[in-house]
Amino acid sequence: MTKVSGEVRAKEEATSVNRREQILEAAVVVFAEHGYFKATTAQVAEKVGISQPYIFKLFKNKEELFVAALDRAFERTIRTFTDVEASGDTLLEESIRVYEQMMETHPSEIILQVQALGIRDEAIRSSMQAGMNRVTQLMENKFTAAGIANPEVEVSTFMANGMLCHIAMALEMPELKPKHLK
Amino acid sequence: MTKVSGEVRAKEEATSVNRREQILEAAVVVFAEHGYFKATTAQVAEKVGISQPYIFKLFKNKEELFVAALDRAFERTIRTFTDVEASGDTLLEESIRVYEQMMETHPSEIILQVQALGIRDEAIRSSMQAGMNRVTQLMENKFTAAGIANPEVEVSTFMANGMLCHIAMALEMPELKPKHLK
DNA sequence: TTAAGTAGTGACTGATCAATCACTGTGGAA
DNA sequence: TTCCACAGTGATTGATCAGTCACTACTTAA
Repeated sequence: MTKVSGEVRAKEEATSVNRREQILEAAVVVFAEHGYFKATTAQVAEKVGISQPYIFKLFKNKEELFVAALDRAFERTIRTFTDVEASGDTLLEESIRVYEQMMETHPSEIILQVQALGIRDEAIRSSMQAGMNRVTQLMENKFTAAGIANPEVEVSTFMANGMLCHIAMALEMPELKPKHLK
Repeated sequence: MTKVSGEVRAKEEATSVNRREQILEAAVVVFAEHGYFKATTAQVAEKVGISQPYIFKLFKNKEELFVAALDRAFERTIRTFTDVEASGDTLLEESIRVYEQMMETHPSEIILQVQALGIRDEAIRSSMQAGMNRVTQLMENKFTAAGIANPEVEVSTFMANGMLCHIAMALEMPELKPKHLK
């Protein structure tokens, strides 16, 4: 009856911590695909292979589930940029490289961030603000440490192009992607 | 009973064309404030001072209403930039100026565009794609006509900063606004 | 005066879903 | 052997809303 269409991966010990992780992984994908309001907790549950009510044993409500998924996306973003080791004259291009890599390996998490831009919900907006702040701060620290001139301006431009890139992806408009100078 | 809180303006002749306009004006604000899915057609109706069912006499459904509101936002954007007359060395700053002006005078239309970025709905996405394309094309034409070097790159940067600015507004993060070089 | 178009409404419904509740099954520890 | 914590589910519901329907009231033109 139920399609069991896109269920996920192999057996791990069924602790609630694992379940939480599995649910989050599924939630990122489902939310990215359908959007926060159209996505249902039943779709997430089906993807994990559990019942819909069980989600509410591990997350207070749908909003909290989304926020957790969004935080996850930002955590990866932060980790990705943190891991870049490069000197002043390669830091920017290296950062762009790992970012583009992340777009390919984890597109749903990018989409999720774009979704969150438009959602008028206090908890979600707070999480989004925190995420954007963390990324900006991190890059400013890295740019500064690498001795790049005008780090504020450079980071701002980096963020602007990054967001345009996100948008190009969400809208499926590759022609919108930033035209890297040179 | 009903609050009649934010009803709108004075009597015009009650033709359906006027009503359409009034509904769109209200819709832009209501959608911007609550988001596409949380906003209700009843809220839009209340703001106009008509009954909820009447909206469906003038718009096929909620989606069509949103698309019409979004198109309206893009029309103003296009008009705003079209009206800029400036030479090669002032075109960019002048464009930024009118854009910032529009952010102050019509914030809801900016917010609406940000909302639309994340909505997974074919009609809305198409409208969004068309809008972004029109703006990009227009600016490329203007930059080229003004004899600006590397118009593609310049427009891309302009769009990137513009979108970051939109985002800063939607997230209420003024500190995120582009740091204009110089 | 009537007929027809236009502007508009009150009352309702069908569908959807987040969230709750009351429950089952199971593996260990005491 | 019992008891209890943990993992999990089926059934249901309460609220919300887009959209429909059957209707009223006004105006104009023949």
